[in-house]
Amino acid sequence: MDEGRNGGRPGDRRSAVMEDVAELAGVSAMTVSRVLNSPERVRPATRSRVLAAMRELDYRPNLAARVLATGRSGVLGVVSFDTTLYGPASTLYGIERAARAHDYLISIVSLSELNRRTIGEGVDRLRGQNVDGVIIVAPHESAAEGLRDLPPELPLVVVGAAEHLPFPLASVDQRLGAVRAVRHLLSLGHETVWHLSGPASWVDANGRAAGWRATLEEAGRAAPEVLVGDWSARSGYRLGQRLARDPSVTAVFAANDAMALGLLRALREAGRRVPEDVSVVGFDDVPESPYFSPPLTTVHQNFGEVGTSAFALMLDRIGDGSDGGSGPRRIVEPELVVRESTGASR
Amino acid sequence: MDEGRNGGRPGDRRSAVMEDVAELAGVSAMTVSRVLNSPERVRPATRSRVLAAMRELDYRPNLAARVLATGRSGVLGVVSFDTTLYGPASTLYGIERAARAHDYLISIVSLSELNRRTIGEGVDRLRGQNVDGVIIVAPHESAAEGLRDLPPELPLVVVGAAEHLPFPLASVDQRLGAVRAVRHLLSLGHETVWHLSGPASWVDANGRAAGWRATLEEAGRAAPEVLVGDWSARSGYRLGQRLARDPSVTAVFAANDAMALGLLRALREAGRRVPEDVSVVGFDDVPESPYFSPPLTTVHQNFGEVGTSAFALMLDRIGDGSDGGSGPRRIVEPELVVRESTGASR
DNA sequence: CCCCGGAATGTTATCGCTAACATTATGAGG
DNA sequence: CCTCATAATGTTAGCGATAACATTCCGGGG
Repeated sequence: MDEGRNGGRPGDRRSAVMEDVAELAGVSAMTVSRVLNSPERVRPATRSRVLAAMRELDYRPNLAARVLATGRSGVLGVVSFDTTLYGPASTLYGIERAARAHDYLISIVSLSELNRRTIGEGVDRLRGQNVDGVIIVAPHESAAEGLRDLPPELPLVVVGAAEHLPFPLASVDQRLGAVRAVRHLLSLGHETVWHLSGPASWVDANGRAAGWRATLEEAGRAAPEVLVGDWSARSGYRLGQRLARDPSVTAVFAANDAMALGLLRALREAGRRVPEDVSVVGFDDVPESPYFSPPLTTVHQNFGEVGTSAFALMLDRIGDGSDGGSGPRRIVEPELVVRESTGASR
Repeated sequence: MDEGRNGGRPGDRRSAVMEDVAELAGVSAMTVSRVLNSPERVRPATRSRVLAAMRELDYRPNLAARVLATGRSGVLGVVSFDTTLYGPASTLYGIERAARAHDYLISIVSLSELNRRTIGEGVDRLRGQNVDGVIIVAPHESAAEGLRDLPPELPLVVVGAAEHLPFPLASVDQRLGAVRAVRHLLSLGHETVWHLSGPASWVDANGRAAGWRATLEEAGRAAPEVLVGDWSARSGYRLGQRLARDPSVTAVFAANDAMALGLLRALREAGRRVPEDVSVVGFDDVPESPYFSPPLTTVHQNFGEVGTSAFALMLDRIGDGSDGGSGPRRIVEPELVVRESTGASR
């Protein structure tokens, strides 16, 4: 049955175009086009002749031509910060899956630096490729500037950033995650909780820090000085060495799992046991966190769902042609996952 | 100076096209086209008038039209397996950066399952978008089948798979990495080395297992039964529990860092110290591995370089229009990174 | 048996760009 | 100052699809 991917007469180099199919089926090109775009408008008998011809010639519509004629490409652009990181990579994956289910393709631009210029350039490159819309995975505070001067007619969805700007937004409620983490630690009897934060330039870092601070204040506890890291295990380790020297530290909320890992390492080296001497909570719930030593209590973020939500927002935005109004939001709730790195205060 | 992204008269909805630029600059559309494609063929004075007009109108060429006219899109397709994993994500990142440097864009399809059908579909979707070539990041053995019946005229580059097929190939020498890992363990005085492998359906898993086995044989040691995991820390933990019960086990080579992490956890729980009782080597050198407990000796893979190489191969392939011959190869050497999880045998 | 209205199909123009060929400008040499 | 090769620019004709309008087909009512 399968004639291989190059059906038709053996000699034909150029791949088949609509006209070829039309000729073989004995109809006009327009009818072929209709079979593709509104099949119900062509008589079943004709339709099947056309379909057969398509199969025979292994016809595939030329997208460039369709784009030129219709103005829409079926491609969505994604501008993302460092797709090597667990969060962005997972979000991207979620977007890709959702997109595929709706027959969209994803073109990506990964940025290793986020600012007004790089975001603008990334979007420009994608616009040049006629993407139908752009999803920006831009967890930096500075991303907001880059978003302001983007052309307003371009459908845009933002993931995890620029909460105060009027764009459709999908993200995880960072603040809530932090609140849950800190409440958990307080409920175990800890007097206060230290915080190992991410860089202040990151939206997520600030959300988590804000949740941490608010929860402590609400409970009437003093908030210790924040230690600022850069998300890496290395920075968690460095800062952890400082914490390990201070015997008053009994509970630490690290802004992500990698820093928590570094922290665990530093505590261990200093002879401080977890959770007996110090309790540690992370954030992200990377797949490895149950196997840290000890298994890490952390806040689970469903990145896949964020990706799906972002795509759904984009679909709305493209579909109804509205400008997205004042920015619909889809906020995903994070969950605390309790493992063995947290325990009662001495 | 900056008039914002919507220069020109305020009322003009539709974005500027070549004709508009031509008119403003007082030349023909063709000259504008030439300024874009072969600037040296237009007189400097004219050129700068045209460039000024472009800037003034915020002109950006319509790619679809260019594709339709030239047949090349400046977009490269990447079909990749689960881009959430560290390896594929890093490779993708490397490809993207190399591509951007050469003004190519990347369209991706991530597969959660690799077989003849899914690969074929992924490639078809990309072909439908007129990609100039496809890079397949397909670390499965089964990927080979999927590659066989791809259209021969489509420029194709394979990353880390199908070594026996005649496609341009970029990858890391898995076997060599394993050899270095095992030699290191043997040199520490261990009688033999156990192996925690990845699934047999993965090319990398087999390469590493083969290197492990060959090195043992070369040294005249008996190769213990292989324990097969699935790359996850979870599986490393499960299998590690079995190894931990066997007191004859003093050295283990895990096929990746995640499994090594699970293994470390299992050993610790069983009261076996690392490296005093058991030495462990991983593979990948994920950024967190220096902060495992203890810091992991592992094999570093330069995924970024693999991505760059893959792109370079693609450029050759597209550039000279050849069929890639019998498949040029770019093999990256992995490096052993010695940390604290390995020590002398008792 | 003719006419008519809607369904099915065909024609034409166009999307924005570039290849290929046609034309005009330029300036060195006679 | 004219000639002519060469550089600089312009014109025409698609690339492959779809939108919009034009035509043909068909069966039922008069």
